Amino acid sequence: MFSVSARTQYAIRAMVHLAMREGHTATAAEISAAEHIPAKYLEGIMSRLKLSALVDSERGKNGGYRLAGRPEDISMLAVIEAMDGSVRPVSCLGSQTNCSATAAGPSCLPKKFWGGLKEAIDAYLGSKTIRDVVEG
Amino acid sequence: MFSVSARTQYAIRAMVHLAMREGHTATAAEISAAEHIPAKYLEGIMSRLKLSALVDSERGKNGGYRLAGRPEDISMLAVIEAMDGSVRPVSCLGSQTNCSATAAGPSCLPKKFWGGLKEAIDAYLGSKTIRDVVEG
DNA sequence: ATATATTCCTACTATCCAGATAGGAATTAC
DNA sequence: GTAATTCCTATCTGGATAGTAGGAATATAT
Ligand code: FES
Ligand code: FES
Repeated sequence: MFSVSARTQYAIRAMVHLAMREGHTATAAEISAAEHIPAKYLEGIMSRLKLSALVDSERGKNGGYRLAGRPEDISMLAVIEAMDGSVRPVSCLGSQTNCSATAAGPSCLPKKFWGGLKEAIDAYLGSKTIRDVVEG
Repeated sequence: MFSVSARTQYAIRAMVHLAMREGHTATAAEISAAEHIPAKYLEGIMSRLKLSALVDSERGKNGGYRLAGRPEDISMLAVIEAMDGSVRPVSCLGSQTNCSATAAGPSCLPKKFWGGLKEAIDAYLGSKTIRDVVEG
């Protein structure tokens, strides 16, 4: 239950790898080899991280990736959201529609419960940074 | 991200329905109609709830289901675990093996981070009961 | 006894999506 | 101009989730 996608785990390992480079670029191929992540799959991951402005990239020879900020300024929530979107236990949270099979309308009982879960998860993930993970 | 299975949502609605019956039995067919849950699918759900001792059942004519305890004594964590097992963001938690693609061995950096997430989720889900959901 | 209502059990199907792969286009350093 | 690299688009595949089908076991009412 609540298992995390391989993509997210890969992304975190990649970010940790970049953090330990302290500003120096690392190529996708290098990260792939060091962290045992399928090379072509990792390319897509790095692309998403770039899109969310969590990493900077340089193309061409001697190119590569580096963190877009200090490790202590990049929250784990940001990394995870870059992969799989925001935390949303049920689809009705953050949108006007109700969960498909629920006829309950605006007074659906479990809705607050799920909202509380989202807040608890966001609070934890938002409080942790890449640096916290690197330091163990 | 972290979306909950339809099965779990169904199970919670079924438990809430039973809670509002205050000890009187309700048949699966009744719950199915009231909560808009596919009848045959709900049977399997009730079976799991029974297996985890969250509901009692009576077979035959005039049979049905009732809560196995007071609503305030049944945690949401128990209901959710009955459906989809325990909260385990990464597969290495609670078992000796490492996550498939991770070569890191015992010193895997993200492991503590995921453990903390599990604790945060368990703490929230464990603190809420069926009664809390019924009362909104 | 028999009919009826119910839980309980096993198996099957369909659909969706995460994970992964393939091939190449654009860009930059030397 | 060549090699190294990011970037883009398309496609395949296995396994999980959601749902269906059919009936066996069990209890009640009449
Ligand atoms: S409508 Fe989303 S939980 Fe009820
Ligand atoms: S081995 Fe499970 S998170 Fe690293």
